[in-house]
Amino acid sequence: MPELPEVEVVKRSLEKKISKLIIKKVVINTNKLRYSIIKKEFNKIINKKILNIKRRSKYILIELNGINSILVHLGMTGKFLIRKDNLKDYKTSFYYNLNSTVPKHNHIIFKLNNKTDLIYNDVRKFGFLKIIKTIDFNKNPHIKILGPEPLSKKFNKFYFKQMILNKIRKIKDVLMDQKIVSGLGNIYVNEILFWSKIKPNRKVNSINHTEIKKIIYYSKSILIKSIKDGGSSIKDFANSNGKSGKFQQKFTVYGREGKKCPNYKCQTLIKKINISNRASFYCKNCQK
DNA sequence: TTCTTTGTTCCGGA
DNA sequence: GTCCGGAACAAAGA
Repeated sequence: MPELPEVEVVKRSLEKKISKLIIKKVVINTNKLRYSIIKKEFNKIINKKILNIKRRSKYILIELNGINSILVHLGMTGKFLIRKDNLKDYKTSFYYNLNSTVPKHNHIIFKLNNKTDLIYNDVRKFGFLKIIKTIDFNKNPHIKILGPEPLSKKFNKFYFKQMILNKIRKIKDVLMDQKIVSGLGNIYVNEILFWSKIKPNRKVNSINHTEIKKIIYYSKSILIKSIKDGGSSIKDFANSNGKSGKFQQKFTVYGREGKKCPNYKCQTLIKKINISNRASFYCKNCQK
């Protein structure tokens, strides 16, 4: 599922693939994404040129000329595909690929002026696309509540210490709180806490200065590494199979319940617990 | 049929 | 008033 590194990779891919192109037509196959798709809104962006692509947290802004832009959140399973538009007609809600399987869930199709389609595909339909006024981006209700980007200088040990001062919440909840730091999801928080050697259910008032430094350090380094690894999947994106990058194979604890701790000196099995209705994975020997 | 998945919101209790 | 955490919600596949 797309977390910050994947969203950044998608953003960079879109930048390369669709900048300067013009949206000639929008085909709406379903209006039931996370928020209703309003046809009238999408008619406003016809014949508009794609100027550039921005990312804030896990949100993508496709900036157009004129007053409107497209705000996108990929949810759990949202992805963009790019296809030559000569495969099938648009009366069907899907394309047939070369293997004659039937890819489903191509919900919104932007027909571009270079004979390609930009397709928004989303199995779970938890993502959304919204037409917003470009000038209102920072005032948008989704955007204005976001804390600093984890990769920005604002997210540092002084800031984090301040944010957890006099708090008794669990460290995992705090790192997933988008108002405190924006863009860390369940997978990466599990990874960050493994490398920082901190149990996910530790209360933040027990986190010491050294541990804060580790959290900041690993937050940044893991994200940077993942973006780099994900970058190698840009080719996949261009080929439109929509697969995630190979960084997903490198998780140390996430989804590895019952398997051995990645620390080769440790034989402990990875434990799974629930914190705030989210799966948390950790090594009870390595993480204190 | 039930469970899982994520981000967000709502609400009760402390 | 504020904070915390549990529950609910969206959809679909296993």
